[in-house]
Amino acid sequence: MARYEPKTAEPRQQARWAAADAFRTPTEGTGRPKYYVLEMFPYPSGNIHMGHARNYVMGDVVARSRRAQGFDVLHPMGWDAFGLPAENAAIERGIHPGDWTWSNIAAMRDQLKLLGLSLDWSREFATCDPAYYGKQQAWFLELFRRGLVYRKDSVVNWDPVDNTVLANEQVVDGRGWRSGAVVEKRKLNQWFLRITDYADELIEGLKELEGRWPDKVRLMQENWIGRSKGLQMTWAWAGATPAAAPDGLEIYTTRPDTLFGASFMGLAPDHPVSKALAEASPEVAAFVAECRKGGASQADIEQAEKIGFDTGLKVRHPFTGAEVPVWIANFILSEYGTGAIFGCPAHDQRDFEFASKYGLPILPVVKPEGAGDDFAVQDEAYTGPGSIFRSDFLDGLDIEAAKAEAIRRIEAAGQGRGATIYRLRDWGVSRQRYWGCPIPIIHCPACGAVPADQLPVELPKDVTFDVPGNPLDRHPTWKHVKCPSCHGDATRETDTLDTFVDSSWYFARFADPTAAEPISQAAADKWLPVDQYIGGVEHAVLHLLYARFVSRALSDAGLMSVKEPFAGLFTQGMVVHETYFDGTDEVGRPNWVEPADVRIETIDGRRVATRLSTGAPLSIGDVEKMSKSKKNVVAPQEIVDAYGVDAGRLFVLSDSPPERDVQWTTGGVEGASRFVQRVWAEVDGFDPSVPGDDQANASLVRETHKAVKAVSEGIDGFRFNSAIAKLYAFLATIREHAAAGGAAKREALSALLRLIAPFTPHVAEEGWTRLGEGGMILDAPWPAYDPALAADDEVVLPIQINGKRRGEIRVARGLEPAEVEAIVLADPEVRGRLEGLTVRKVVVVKDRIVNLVAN
RNA sequence: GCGAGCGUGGCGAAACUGGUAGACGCAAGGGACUUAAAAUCCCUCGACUUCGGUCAUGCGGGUUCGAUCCCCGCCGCUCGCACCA
Repeated sequence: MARYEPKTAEPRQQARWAAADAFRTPTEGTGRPKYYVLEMFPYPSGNIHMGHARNYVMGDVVARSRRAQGFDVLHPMGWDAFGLPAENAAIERGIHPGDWTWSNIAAMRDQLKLLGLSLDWSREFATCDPAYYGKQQAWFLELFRRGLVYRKDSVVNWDPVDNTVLANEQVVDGRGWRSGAVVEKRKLNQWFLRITDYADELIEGLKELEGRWPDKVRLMQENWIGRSKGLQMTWAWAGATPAAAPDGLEIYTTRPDTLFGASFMGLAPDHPVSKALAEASPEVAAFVAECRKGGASQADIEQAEKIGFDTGLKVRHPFTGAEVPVWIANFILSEYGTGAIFGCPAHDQRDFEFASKYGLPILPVVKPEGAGDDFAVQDEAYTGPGSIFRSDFLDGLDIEAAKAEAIRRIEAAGQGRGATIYRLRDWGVSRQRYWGCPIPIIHCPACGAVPADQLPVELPKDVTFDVPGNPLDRHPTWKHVKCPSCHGDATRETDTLDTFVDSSWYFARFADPTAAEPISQAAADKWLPVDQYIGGVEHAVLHLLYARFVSRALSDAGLMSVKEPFAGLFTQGMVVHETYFDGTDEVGRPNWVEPADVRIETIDGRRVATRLSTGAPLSIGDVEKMSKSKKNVVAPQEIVDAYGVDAGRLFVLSDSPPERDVQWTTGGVEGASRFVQRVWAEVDGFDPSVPGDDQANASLVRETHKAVKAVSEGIDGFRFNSAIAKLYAFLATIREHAAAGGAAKREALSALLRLIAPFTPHVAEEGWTRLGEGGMILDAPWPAYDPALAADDEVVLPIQINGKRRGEIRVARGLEPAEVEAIVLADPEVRGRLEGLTVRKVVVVKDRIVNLVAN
């Protein structure tokens, strides 16, 4: 009997699939239902790591099992190819970002192909290809015409050394991540997409996704959008009226029920009134400057003490007519609401701290149930439920009723209105970068911002990175064009689009990557939405929210017709690995050692690591996400060489539930490899001429149906680890049925191969051929099971006495509780156990358990 | 601080709706085969035990005939948001 050789078998099967063009998406008139499975496409960094591999293998399991179940499957792959690393490579190594990117794509494509994924490579594209980004420019302009794209000044993180804008993630402790320069806040004219127009829809749409998206992701999006309902109102000035707010002071609150508890007004330091006061008064200016100090990092904000400055201004309370002082306070955000609040210290913790510090009145107006009219807040604000008191016409109402009544009164008086506001800001898409999609706008001194008339607006290739800043901006000719409208001299926009724009619609382009229009209506109608989307939870908000927004915006623009692009979402866990290090360097950083150079032994029950190359003893570090810096990376190629890709595919899914991280271990992948070998050995050793024993055959048939049921349910429910455990157990069962043979055994092996095919497609194909089945297992239908055969005729019921297991009894499945009770009570062993006791109650759960309560 | 999730053997984990806790894998120990090793196969593997059992799913309570699962209160870890009025 020959050992299974993945090294020869895997390339052989991959060549067969390629020769048959087996993964090309079926197109016209097959009459089968469609299924679109997509994994978040990769950034072409140059290498596929096991984390990528796990992600794509999950998708492949879904794609292959759906295909077998009779779906037409779309399973494409592409490249999220614009972005900063390419420019950094250009700066560091003098390579053009495009050359760097395309060579990485070529390398990664080769690595991906090792994995034996059922991908339709004919649909592959990269976002840095003008054929793709030109279409993106087309829909961008359509949104521009529809008013969903606009320009405004906005404050950005500016790196004065690299002369560029940095994303928030690129600012570390207030310094640029590359230059180390202290980041400045600078106002720049930037392009924005009006995502806030869709805030409500984006929240409402989340409801439809219940059950098919993780609750966690839906909640994160909801919190990110941050809708709150409240009252926006204007307080009239009492006395002096500042020129910056002649009509009064506009504030926003979600607690209009506590208006009678107002004891001060708070302005953000950036509020127009604060700014005007600062210009007039050095004292105010000094205070505002103080507020801005240290405000950069989040830890600072958390620690910052509340400080305030009494402006001397006063406003008049809308209900009581009392004068309320106006303060500038550091804890008020200028970007949220109107940048001004009314302070109710009794019922807001921040206001409470502020009022306590500055001796402002603390006036309780909500009392908890049971409290009297002398209710007072002591150490902290009271934010719980209760009824309103000391509030005139609101007295006795609960909080919600009081909110409604207060809003009604303010609206009736023409002093404000109920308002819904959002935490979500419009999406700033301008990047002062070369390696991105050019924003297809031409600036004309006469006509303003005009859509480019020739698409695609291509990136010029002749650029240099020897000086900091945006190469597009200093290119000698590229930006100088004629205005498409008046034909006068004009200049191109030199900003490029945020790469999140590129990934916000690629799934729709896959429906027909060659379409003349950005999205082929016919193809998109057929394939969208994506039935199963799979990717890391790190994209829970940004990418997944942007894609939902763009789908809506493009639908409203008539460019596609699916508003909710991802019907199902699965967020998978990472591949992590133990770390090893050989002492530390002079500043105490570990000297990391690659796993390939490490041998692990168990000595006296302890795991001991030794460095293979030097024989030096090593320290074992934490289990962490695979990363180059910690050197705990395992390349797919190593696994393919050592165990074959099937073993690797199986292991990354077998050891943990897919949503959780999986720890890569050599022992684990060896176990998976052993399973692959056993599968082959069992199939290879099958002799169809041996009929087998009737009883064993009948039992094996039942076991086969049980296994088909369990594995099918495991795959459909995304419980791949459990499905694989059942497969291991099923193989063991087949081996235990050594007396079985003939059709029963053939059926068992056939089912086994078809069930493992999504996970380990190569050995499945090899086995399929060895079994003598015709064609490819790829085209074989998913095994069906008979529910009657998937359950045993008899069940073993545990017998509990007072909740403790005291025996068991074998009865026919489906036997009625009354009959079970009679059998149990007549059982001699049970009677012995019950000696001297009186049975008070008998609980029988059909086919499950018997519990006797006795004393 | 707010929100969410998770705590089960030496380790990764099962137990899908309250019904035999620990499937499956790894590690470990023992054995068979072998001149030997590798590979393979078989057995053992939560703790304690007077071998009848008893105790065990982070800790303390509760509901229930019965709780890993439901409820209340703690402790710990992970993730997200973070002065959002």
